[in-house]
Amino acid sequence: MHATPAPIVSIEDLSRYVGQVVTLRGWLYNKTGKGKLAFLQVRDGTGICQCVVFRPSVGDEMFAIADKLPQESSLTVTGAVKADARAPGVPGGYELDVQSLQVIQRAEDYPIGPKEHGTEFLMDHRHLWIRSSRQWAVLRVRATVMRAIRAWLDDHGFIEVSTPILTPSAAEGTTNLFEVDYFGDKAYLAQTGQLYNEANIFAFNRVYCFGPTFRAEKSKTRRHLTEFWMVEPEIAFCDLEQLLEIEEQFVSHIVQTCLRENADELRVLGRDVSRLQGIAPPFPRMTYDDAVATLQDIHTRLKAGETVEAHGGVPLQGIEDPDLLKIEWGMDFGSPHETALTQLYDKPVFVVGFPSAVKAFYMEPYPGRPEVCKSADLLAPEGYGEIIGGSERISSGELLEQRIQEHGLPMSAYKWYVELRKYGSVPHSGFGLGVERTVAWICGIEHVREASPFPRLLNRLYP
RNA sequence: UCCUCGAUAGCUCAAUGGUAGAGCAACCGGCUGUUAACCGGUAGGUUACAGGUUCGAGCCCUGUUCGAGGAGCCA
Repeated sequence: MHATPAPIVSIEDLSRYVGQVVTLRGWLYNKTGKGKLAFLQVRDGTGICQCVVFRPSVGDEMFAIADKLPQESSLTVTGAVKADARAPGVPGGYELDVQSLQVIQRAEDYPIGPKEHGTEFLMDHRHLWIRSSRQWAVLRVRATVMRAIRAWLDDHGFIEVSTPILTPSAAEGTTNLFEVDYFGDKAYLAQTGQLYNEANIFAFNRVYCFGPTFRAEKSKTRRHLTEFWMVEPEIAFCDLEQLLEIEEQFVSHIVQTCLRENADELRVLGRDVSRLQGIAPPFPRMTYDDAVATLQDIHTRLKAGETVEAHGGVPLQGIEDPDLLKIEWGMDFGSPHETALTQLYDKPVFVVGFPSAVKAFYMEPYPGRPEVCKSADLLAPEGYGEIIGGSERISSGELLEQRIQEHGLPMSAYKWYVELRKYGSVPHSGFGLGVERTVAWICGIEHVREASPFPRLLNRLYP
């Protein structure tokens, strides 16, 4: 009679198999040992489990194999699941009392050790770095964010309608677009799906597009990628006030879903989840006018050598040079301005009503105050910057044509877009949320490059 | 494009202008509860590249390349 083979299980499910003999398939993440004991940390993609190899239990030969196995070797390991508070791992608390193990491939000279490494080295080895527990955790959170985005929109009457990535020349400056050859013509990688979204709402009402967007900007900061993912909902019969309510519900749902489903990942990242638990509607709203006045006040006080208190009474952080906060009405915010403003609140903050001159041509002006438009940026807390840009769109065909002319844009390229206002125009609004910045904020990581599996940056196209 | 900083062992970093070193990783040995284990040992170098100053340069000077952080840019 043959013994029943041990079931192959995932590390995330180990708690259901305490006392049973199971098989894990995975890779050796790290190991340590003490004489006749070898502690193998095995990861299988769903978690990390400590597998304890005891020489008298497995015999000298198998023990020697386990004891000499290099990091990232692939293996299957069979043993009894034991609950033990000492067991490290993700989720941890359970370990395997090894009865046998089989090496699938010995990995020689794995370059990423359990020590510190520099950014360039890690980015050159991004294809391997994603195996490390912190990167693994971030990308698991990213997957949750993307799932939460779709789930909330799908549950609130939106349908996903894809917009093109290859687009004709449309905007005035093509310097920030990636140009591609399109059978002898020039085409550009999309930096937004919004204009197409506006066509789609007249067919489907609430829509969203969700995919990669491309910006050929020579930005070298912790907040910029040249390829990033953006979700852009667009809503018919919706004004700016209604839009902000949708945005705060949407963002809160994303954050709360991550807290609920990624507690282990956020623990691996050492994230202070108390900074996220209170993320719920309503978010504070601040007009652009007030924001400028606030920034001018902060600038004056910092120049006078005063300490400016941020939320929670702690001093304002990260302002190297107070003069970077200089601003006058009419100027767009730079990142130092956003950094200062967001520290005043413990939630994301809306800045509403930017000058029309610094925003896109299609934003609806305020009645009686045409120099200001119905636009709102949502700035994430803790200095993570703008995660949403949104606005109510111009619904009048005449005004839209006027704006296109004022911006020196080619009317022919926008013929179809203006035509949308001819056949049943309605008030409508929409916004775009950047996935990587949102993930970086939720995870509490320094740089958006870690929020993308294979990030593309100014000087980074490999691997 | 601009500003600041950096490049030394596979990795992370030290080294008054005077013999290039440590920790980790690798390899050998020891240990029955390790958590980035610990202890002992071995091996590991065109100091990014090119030129210059000097009796002598990892160190000082000039240029180049690459990288990091920030600014600008980011309808």
